[in-house]
Amino acid sequence: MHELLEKDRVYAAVDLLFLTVRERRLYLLLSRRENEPCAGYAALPGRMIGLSESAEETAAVLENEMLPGAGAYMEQLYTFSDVHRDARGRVITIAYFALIPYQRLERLLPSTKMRLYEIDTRAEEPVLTDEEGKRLAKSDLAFDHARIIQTCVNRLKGKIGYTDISLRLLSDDKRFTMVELEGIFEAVTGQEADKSNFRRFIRSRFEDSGIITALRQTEKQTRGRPALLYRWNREA
Amino acid sequence: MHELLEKDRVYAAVDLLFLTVRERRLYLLLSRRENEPCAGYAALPGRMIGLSESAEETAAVLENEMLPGAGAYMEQLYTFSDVHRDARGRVITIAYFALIPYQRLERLLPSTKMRLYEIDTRAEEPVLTDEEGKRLAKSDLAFDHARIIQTCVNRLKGKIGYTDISLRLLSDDKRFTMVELEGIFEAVTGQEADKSNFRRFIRSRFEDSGIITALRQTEKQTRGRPALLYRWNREA
DNA sequence: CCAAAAGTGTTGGTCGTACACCCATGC
DNA sequence: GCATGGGTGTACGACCAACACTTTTGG
Repeated sequence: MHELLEKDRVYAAVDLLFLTVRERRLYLLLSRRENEPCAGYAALPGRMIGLSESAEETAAVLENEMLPGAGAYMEQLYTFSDVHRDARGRVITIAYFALIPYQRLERLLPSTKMRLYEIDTRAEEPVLTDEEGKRLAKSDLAFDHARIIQTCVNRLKGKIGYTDISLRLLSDDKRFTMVELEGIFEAVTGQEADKSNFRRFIRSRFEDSGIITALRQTEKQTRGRPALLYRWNREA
Repeated sequence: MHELLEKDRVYAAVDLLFLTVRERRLYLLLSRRENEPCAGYAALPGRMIGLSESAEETAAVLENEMLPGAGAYMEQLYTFSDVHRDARGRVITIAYFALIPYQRLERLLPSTKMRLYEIDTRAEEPVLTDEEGKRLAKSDLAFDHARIIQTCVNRLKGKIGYTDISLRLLSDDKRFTMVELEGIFEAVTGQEADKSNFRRFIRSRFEDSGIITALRQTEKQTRGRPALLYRWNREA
């Protein structure tokens, strides 16, 4: 089976970048394409836009299809429209990124065909590595997905400093520690931050405006000193 | 005459926001729609994406159709896909903004049907005014174009501080004065800057990195002290 | 009591803001 | 010579990076 596209018209699709952070590393979900074109290549999940749904709605449908119950935070990334980006025909794609806490994603992983790929964000161009530690070349990616991923990482690097996207990746729904949040920044920006400066930065951005609140509780009895907990007062 | 769209497919179009700055004010080019739907409403120029052109190419074709020789700097803004945004059928639009120096636009104005509308960027929501000083209500705009314009102004406000889009609006191709550039910032941000601080800001952004160079020349014999000229060393 | 992890404090430099001041020209 | 518009200088506070330090736990 193989989707047949008419040759004389333009199609519109949505591609999704499911992103998560685990232990100071950024991960992306890709599946192996089973059909031509690009059979065997790693690819972002995609879906044609239906007649009676907006691109945002298509993205939600696609999320539900690929990772039901993910409840990810989504944002439009960019629209890619190169004439020859899809060998099946003329397909324009509106890419969205979907941020999902790893804690939540973990439970959904067994029931999806997609696999986690680590994104090394330190270099100019992001480097993808599969679960066996094997590097994924750009030519192993279907269509123009390498370019889409690069655009996405750049966007995240740019926006993490002045938006709340970092909070959307926090594991627990309400409580978190500064070290966790720092790990998310580190994963996205690809460089480690100074503890003290990081806390000051977060406080001035989020605590002063009431977005997060310091709690009087500590948790996570591991080895060292227990970490203070913060609460994210999410509105939306 | 009236374009007929099939009911069972999704179309993709490009809408363009031609923007310019004249005397510390931001202006947008709109035309009056002659056909249904939204006949008589003010609208952004738009065009369906052809089979063998990318959205960027469609934008270039549209530019050439509406303002031949404009040579504007273009950038993708956002993609709008609400199901009912166009009464003719299902049309998704990829919006681009096109920045054009007023000096160049002036010569092209007589041969276009589009009209200049001032955008007051001081309020939360931009306020449009036509050449007679009459305010354009949001309901006077076709389709979802009010929303598109608002998105564009917000984007420009955000990007003017850390990109070179301000330079793309400078009148002469090579030389400019600080006062001119300051006027562009004022038009876009909607608030006036301190002269001294503005110069420092521009120097640290553009002069230190070699993007602009201070010349030893002065020009513009008007009334007061003649202004120093700078040169924009554009690469692309 | 030592290592490990979390959290705090200090300091020097840079940057943004507000404001006052000086310069070159036309009339 | 004075109004006009262009350009400069300074001073203060806020903020940022780097680094050293203290606190609280487990073993």
